[in-house]
Amino acid sequence: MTEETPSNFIRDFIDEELASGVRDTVVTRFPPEPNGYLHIGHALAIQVSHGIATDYKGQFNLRFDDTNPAKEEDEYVQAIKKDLQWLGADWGENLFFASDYFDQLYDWAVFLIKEGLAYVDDLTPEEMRTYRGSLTEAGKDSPFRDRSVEENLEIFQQMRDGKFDEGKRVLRAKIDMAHPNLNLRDPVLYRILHARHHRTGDKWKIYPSYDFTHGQSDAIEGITHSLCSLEFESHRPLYNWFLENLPVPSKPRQIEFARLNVEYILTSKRKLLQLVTEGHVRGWDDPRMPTVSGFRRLGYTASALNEFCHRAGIAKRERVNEYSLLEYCLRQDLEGSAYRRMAVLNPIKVVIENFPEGETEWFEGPNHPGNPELGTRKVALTKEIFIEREDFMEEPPKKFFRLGPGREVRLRYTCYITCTDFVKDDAGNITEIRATFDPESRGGSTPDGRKIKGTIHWVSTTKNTPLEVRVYEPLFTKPNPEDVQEGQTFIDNLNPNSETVLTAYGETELSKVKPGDRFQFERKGYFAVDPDSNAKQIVFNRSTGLRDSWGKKQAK
RNA sequence: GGCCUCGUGGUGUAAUGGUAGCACUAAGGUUUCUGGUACCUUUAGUCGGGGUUCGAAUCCCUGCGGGGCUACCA
Repeated sequence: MTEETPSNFIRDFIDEELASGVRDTVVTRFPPEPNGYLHIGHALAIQVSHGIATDYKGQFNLRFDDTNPAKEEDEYVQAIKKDLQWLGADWGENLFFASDYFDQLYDWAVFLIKEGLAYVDDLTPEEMRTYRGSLTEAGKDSPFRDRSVEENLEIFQQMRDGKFDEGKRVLRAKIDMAHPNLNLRDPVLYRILHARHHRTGDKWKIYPSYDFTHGQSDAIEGITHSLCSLEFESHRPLYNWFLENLPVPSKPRQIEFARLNVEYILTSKRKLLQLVTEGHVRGWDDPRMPTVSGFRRLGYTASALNEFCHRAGIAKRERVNEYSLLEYCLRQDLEGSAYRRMAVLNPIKVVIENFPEGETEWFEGPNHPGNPELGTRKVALTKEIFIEREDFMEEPPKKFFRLGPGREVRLRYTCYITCTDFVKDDAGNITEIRATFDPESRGGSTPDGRKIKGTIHWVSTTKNTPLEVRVYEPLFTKPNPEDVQEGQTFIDNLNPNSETVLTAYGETELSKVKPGDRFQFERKGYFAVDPDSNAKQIVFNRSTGLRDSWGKKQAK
């Protein structure tokens, strides 16, 4: 589906470098911090970096940016690897951790100290903030800025040895406290952290900052193009400063592009974590979560997600994609392959008066209307069946092609029935519909060739598979979940109806499914079997509805 | 008040000084044992103002608008 690759500014840049001989290979990387699950924005970043490496016959590395032990866990490492594999981004042998480079990074910090380009600062975080100045005012030098190389070396060694409490001292680069780019106002290189690291354990008492780690890690791995999001644009001068002032083995180039935003979707790891810890969702892989694992559980295919990223493309400006594109990509992918099944989600009983009591007649329906090679399955018709409540109206309007008093419809794959009567309870709710079927119409058509406008799906009340169906709507009520009034947070925009659990009935064939299986429930949408399913209860998630031009017309 | 960066139909994205194209969405139609799919049609765009040029979405100036930057997070 992703046949042609449109040009973009990153590929153009690479083409130029390759053409001019500045480089002759392409090596990219995806550098997640293992502090949460991957979301759809990461899926784009992965596709861009992995796709470029593949197209230029280069190399793609997976590198965990694990420089902050306070937030990182192995659970996340495992989940991230699984998601990358599922998305089809193969890193082969090239799995790395920034923590693999801690020794090298430390040596380079010492190198900078010896060059007079780094110093230990005793300022408190609050003092540092004050000294840094503001967006419009220059900062001023720390009183510790001119420590001797020997003193710096000695204290830095003591920091490493764990002689100080957390937060007492930092190592800073000596650049320019008046620089208009605040990132160059003597950024922090190392801070004291007495946390246990998920890989290096208690070996280190000091940890390098992102800025001091990223570019050098890229250089160590021979990354040629370090692709990242726009927010790092103002870090690029610092990224380059380290590459210029350190004896690094290669000179990677950082290129930024805009992150992927989608209506009704939040992609802040911090906020996603909050949704999980506060119990607003079933977990990181809740079908409503914008995580890769959430989409997977909802029933999205990797190719649908990749196609979405491909169509969203990349740009240098912030943009918000419409949710409908996401749904389109899924339907597009599933339409040709998903087996068709019938399930009634909101049942009402129909009694077929002239159908023999206690008997079952089996009819055959194709698994896919456009592809006979996918075979057929049998569906059971009995005297009593369920149809959707919304497929019957007591007083139907003109263009209503479904069931109503005296009206005739086709039961999918089976026969025609005509409504003869209906029963109401004391409250006025319709509880039962009565109908007769035309024996001549078996197989779905009659000798007289009369046209039937409406075909509805149905399920036997006795020969069926009970289902729990979870119908999902967007997690938030607003296209921009962060659009809140004073004093509110994104939590206030949570959609109270984002999950509706239904007791439904599916055709008998659905008794054999396993988690991950996907089907189209005819006229209702695409559904996937949830991992919560067990021998007693089959659970389906609605991945997306079908396009519904009738429903849309009704809404007007 | 500073620095960086970006403005193309409703949305997303192409056009690299030479016919503003594609997709999604929306509206309408044809086909149909899914009000689905498929197919067809329509609406709709270069942020404003100057300039350079035979010719500007593209280059220059200026205005306006959006985003980012003031963590011992990444």
